[in-house]
Amino acid sequence: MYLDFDISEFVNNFEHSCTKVQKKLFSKNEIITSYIAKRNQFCILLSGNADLVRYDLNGNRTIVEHFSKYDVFGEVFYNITTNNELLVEARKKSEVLFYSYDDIKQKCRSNCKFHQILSKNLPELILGKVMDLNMRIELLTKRSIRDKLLGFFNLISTRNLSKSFTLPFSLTDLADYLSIDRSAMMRELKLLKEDGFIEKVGNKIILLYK
Amino acid sequence: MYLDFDISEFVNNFEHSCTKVQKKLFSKNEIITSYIAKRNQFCILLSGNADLVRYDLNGNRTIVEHFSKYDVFGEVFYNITTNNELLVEARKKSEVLFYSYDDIKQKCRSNCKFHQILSKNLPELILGKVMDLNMRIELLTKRSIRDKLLGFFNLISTRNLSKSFTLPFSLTDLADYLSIDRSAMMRELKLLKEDGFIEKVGNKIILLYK
DNA sequence: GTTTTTCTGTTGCAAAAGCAACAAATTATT
DNA sequence: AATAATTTGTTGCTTTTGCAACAGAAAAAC
Repeated sequence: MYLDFDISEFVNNFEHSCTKVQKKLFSKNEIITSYIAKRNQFCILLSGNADLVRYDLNGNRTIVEHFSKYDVFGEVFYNITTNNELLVEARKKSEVLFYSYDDIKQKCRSNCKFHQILSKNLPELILGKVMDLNMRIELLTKRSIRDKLLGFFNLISTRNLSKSFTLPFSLTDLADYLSIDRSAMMRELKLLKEDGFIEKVGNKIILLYK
Repeated sequence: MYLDFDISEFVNNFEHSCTKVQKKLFSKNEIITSYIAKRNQFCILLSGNADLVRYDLNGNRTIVEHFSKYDVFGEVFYNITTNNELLVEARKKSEVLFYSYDDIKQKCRSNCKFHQILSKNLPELILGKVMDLNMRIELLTKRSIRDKLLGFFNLISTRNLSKSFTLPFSLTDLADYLSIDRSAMMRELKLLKEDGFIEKVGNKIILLYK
């Protein structure tokens, strides 16, 4: 299933139609927001890339989610019980639209076009997120580093309609995204090459199977 | 944040107001549904318990999600690209409401009360699901069996407002839910006892920290 | 264009997790 | 109530993963 709602068109036409909506620009490595309980912030990434990141007590960094153009994020999606801080960090220069989920629910007191349309298409938008998260869970529940890597490669390959692709982020980040040790991952990548599953030149991968 | 929509009240008052909605009863271990691309089924569990389960090629079983009363599930939430079959299995005698997501979007051609109300509250409902999934990802990204167990115990403990609780499913299922080997998990539970983190009598756990 | 920082690639060793197999306990089934 | 099936609990051994440390390559900053 794909989404009917064309978020790019929506944003271009209506981002200025409500004064409550804020647009901000972030440079690389800037913190876009940190998740705070009960604030109900709802964000759309307009350009660039960003990661939702968690640091645990052992110094491990986990990329909880990776956002590209028109992905939505914010604390509305989180039941923040955890003690760990959740940060959204810009990976490169990024533009972000900020607004409050409560305004969408109430269709904004001024009843502006922006919140009206968003409100109408909210289910589709959130449903898209659910599907992303389910995909992520599918990856994380794989039992070995090899299966996680192959699962991730399949995903990218399907999305790009090609068996050959450049990784959407660095290998260091990939390890943090799959929640595994980087050096163990590098070792497994080498084995995948030796076993003839993939070719790899730097961050470019070619799938050799099926 | 909590959800405004009281799904139990809704179901009790309106489940009969649309002929397109089907209610079915399942006995323990019966397969409630299997996820099939493009069918857009949307289900509510009215009573009992059920698991969304995936079996991989190595014979590993993964409990992708665990459903209790009033949880929603169905293939609407899935972008089914994977070759692995996804099954929803009843854990005990369970009642399930079936309908199509398309009927909710179109508010059902007969414009019945059921689909009207559901349509209105859909964002809240799906948002609840997003939060569940994010919680699940938080667990799965923990790096060790110990952290996964403690994370899970915290969750149950917070939900039940008590440091002492009975596990919501068997230890065998818990391992499949955390995506870890059962015997390795049992070993870690023993160590958690020895290290004074928990007390454990059968499937009852008491948290001893904080 | 040089320096600094980050990222990639590699390895030996240690620790954690998985596998297999089995007995005892518990729960279902007849 | 007896039997069958499943779950719990345990352990020795193997494999996988993580950790630490470092050199070279690449990218970013100055």
